[in-house]
Amino acid sequence: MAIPRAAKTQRRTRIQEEKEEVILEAALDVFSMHGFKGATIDQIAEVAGMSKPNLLYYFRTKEAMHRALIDRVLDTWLDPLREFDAEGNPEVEIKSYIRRKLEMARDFPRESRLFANEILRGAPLIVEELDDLRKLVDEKAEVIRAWVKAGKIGRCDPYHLIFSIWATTQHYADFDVQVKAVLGPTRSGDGRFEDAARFLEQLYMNGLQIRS
Amino acid sequence: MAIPRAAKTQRRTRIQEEKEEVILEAALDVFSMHGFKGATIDQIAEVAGMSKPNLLYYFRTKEAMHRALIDRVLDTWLDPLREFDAEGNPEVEIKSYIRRKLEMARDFPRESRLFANEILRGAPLIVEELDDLRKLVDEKAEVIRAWVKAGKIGRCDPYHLIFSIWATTQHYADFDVQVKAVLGPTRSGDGRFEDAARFLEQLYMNGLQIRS
DNA sequence: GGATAATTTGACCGGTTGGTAAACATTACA
DNA sequence: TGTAATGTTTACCAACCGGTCAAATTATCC
Repeated sequence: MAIPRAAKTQRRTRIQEEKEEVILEAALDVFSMHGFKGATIDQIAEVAGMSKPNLLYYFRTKEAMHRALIDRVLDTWLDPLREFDAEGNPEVEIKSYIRRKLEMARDFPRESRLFANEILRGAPLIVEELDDLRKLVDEKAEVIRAWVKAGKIGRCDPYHLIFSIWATTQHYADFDVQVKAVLGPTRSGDGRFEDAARFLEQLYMNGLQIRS
Repeated sequence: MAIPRAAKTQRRTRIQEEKEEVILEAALDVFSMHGFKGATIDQIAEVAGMSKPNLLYYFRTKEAMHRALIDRVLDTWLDPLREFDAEGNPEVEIKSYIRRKLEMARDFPRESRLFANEILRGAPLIVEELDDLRKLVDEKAEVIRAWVKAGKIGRCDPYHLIFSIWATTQHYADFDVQVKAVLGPTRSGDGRFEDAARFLEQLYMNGLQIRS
């Protein structure tokens, strides 16, 4: 009897929902740590607590797993930027953007590393998504430019402003080991995110000449 | 006839010097792009223009190549921070630190990515080096703290200041594809490093309340 | 030029890895 | 409850990959 692949069926079973969830969770663990090529299906299977062929019943190839993960992650990854509101005032908007990005670095470091891995590799399979990203950033850059023109913040290049916020916040997820190694066991507890938030808010408020 | 491994001989031949150079150059290409596990000896051999056993004549294992690369890169990678001078004044020191780090991101992006790959993977084989790093950063953090106490720069956490400079500058090497994708082909020429430098200098001068 | 050491390569090996085949087990549903 | 669809596993394969071996080639030095 021909066995219909889970991926092909139109309706998704309860079991499919559950197992795909478990698999993606395990895959996130392994992919974010070892990168695409470094990760093995066996590893993912072990973390997921099921056999390798069983994984391949839900995702036909290793690449399909990776793709599914990337799609899911990218979607939520840009949410903080989407919320960046033109109507709001710069102080609140920028502060809360930094906060949200730092929270994501703290709460979803694996997602951040998965993304970083992908970009490091030259982003072979997210070219279209990068195009969406460009449009979104263009849009938000306009907002920032408007703030500059209105004299609400100092003159600055909006693109490099956004880059710098991405870099400084994601740094705490992607370079976690380095940060911990430098801060030492004493200062690298959960408090380091508070310290980072305080520093960055101050840096950007003064740096962009935003009066609080 | 027992063939002495190149790595074992005390004296290094002219050929050894040359070939090891060619190999490390190729290895940097491949490792920085695909990560340690993603890179294959065959790939490196092809880029280096020699046969796989020939590579393994100079470096006994893939890991030996990687180790040699890391050692070489790490040494020069921290030079800009070492030059950070306590005697100098904050404006000059911080500005030129940013400049140097940006230049390295521009001129040695592969080295930056190699390092990023290593950290992302949990820095399995540079634990000792991370300890040296910590000492160096501790030292420089003292310098910054002294500047703060002397009222030369605004109050701030010196560690997170250093992290933020690392993050913002290395971002242009590690996330190059993303930066290019966002800026588009028009604005992503060589000029983007000048734009970045201008933005960052302004951000840090104002952000740290350094009067120019 | 010849002996010796250094260098290079084609053929090969064992282990790993992505993926498959097919039998077996379980669930959904009439 | 029976049965067809769905889910799971064991055994396996072919390709790949890190590394070895021995033979061939080239450089070095007297």
